[in-house]
Amino acid sequence: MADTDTLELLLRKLERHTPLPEADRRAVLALPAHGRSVPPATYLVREGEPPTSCVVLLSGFAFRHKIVESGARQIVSLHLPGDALDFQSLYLRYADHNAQTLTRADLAVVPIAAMRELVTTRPLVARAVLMDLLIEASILREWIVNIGRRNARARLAHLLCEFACRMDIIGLSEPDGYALPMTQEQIGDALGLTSVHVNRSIKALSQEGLITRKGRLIGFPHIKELREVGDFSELYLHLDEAIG
Amino acid sequence: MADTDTLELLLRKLERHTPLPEADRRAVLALPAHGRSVPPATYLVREGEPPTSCVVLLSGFAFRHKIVESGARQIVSLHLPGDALDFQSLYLRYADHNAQTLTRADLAVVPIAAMRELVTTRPLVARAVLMDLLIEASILREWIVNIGRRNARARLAHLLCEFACRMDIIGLSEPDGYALPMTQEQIGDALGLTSVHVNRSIKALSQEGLITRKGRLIGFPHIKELREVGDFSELYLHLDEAIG
DNA sequence: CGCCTCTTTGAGAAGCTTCAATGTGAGTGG
DNA sequence: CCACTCACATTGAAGCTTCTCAAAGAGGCG
Repeated sequence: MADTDTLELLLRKLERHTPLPEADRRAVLALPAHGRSVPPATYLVREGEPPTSCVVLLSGFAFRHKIVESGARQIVSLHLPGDALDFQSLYLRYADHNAQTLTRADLAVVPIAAMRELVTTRPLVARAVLMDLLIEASILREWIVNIGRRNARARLAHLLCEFACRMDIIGLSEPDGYALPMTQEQIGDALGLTSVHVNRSIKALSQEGLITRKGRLIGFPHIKELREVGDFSELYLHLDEAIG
Repeated sequence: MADTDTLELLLRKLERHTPLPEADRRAVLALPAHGRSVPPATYLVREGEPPTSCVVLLSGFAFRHKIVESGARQIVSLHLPGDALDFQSLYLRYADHNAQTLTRADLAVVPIAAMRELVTTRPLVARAVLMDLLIEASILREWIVNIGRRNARARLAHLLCEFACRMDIIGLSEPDGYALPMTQEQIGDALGLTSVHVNRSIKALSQEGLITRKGRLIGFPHIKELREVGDFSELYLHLDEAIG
């Protein structure tokens, strides 16, 4: 994996909402990143530790999570290729959560100092980072709503719809669905449910004909109905919001 | 309420983690804000509408929430005096949630354009805003964990501890506790519970001697035990993190 | 004093969890 | 190439937390 073109993906993400001037684009691409390939379940951030670098997911999937006193785990966010995992740690002294890969992944690792410098000297890049954070916060809010006020069936449908949308944005969705890179236990940890109940909820959706399954490949024959079941509206993803 | 000194509180918040140079401080205080006093339950932001201004809470309490299809409400965050409610809307075209006052409140209303200008031209202010957003995101993550993986008793204890900490930071906590500015229904909406079950959980904590109550005044005779019950650690609030 | 909102309590039902066991498929070494 | 293994998925039964519905008590404000 070449070190330079790895950052193309980061640039694409930052420019999702407004293009950057040429000088800023060059500055982003000139970040001193190095590539790294890691296996599934690799820790990228550990709760309580000082952050050392900004990680950008080039391929593969990742998630953030926290462990409660009882030992239970709650997944608090999912990350797709192109996501920058650690704007979080740009200005905070200690990580407040863990981050781990879900699958094998290729990473671009940028030293924090370089990222700070970039953000400090280039207001438009700072703005793009800020927008990214605002959208991430919006997704966190929707997850609170999902877990707090929807039943298992709706939660699951909502998660599937969100993932479909996000895969679509980055061009990773197949015409008929996608491969969800999570075990049922991980899905449960993301939804505040047990894996057993996730299994039953999947079965229910499947029997209703709302989803189809071949291994981890999930199809959506009636996406409209599924969105209704999940009370899903993609407004919170702020997909097409170029700013004035 | 004088228009100029209203912004002192915002400045104090921005400077919580690192002091700003004199020029930046003056720029913040020179924001074209106007004061406004509103009654409880006043809407400050409505989901789906374009944001019009940045609101800073000078006194009183507020919350953000979303309504699901069934009509249930989920509160996704609480806000105390000094909180800026609308960095969220700085760069997003549509609000993805509602914001409403909990109590009577005094607000400083800053036009979005002025706030954008400030953030664009002053990197250190931008950094302070970014830090504020990072901490808010951290709180959102902890709420997901709280709702997803703790039982009613622990959730309630956690909320009470968080509120205690945050009141403390801004100097609003009495030696023996505080007045929680929420009805039991609102507490339920914040915790993903029903008001009935909140009532029973409060009663339980009270009978165990972990909290005392006089109306809405809540006391904490055994704060250490309460923190254990709520699995509470204030790390996620990033209280004392000056940055290098 | 009376009204209105908020709190409190009870009883039954529902949803989700827990525990435990069995089924399944992909990868591995003999 | 097959048996073995290991992680993951699936199923059943029982129990517990939380919800729902409903009604009665309490407190503050005009």
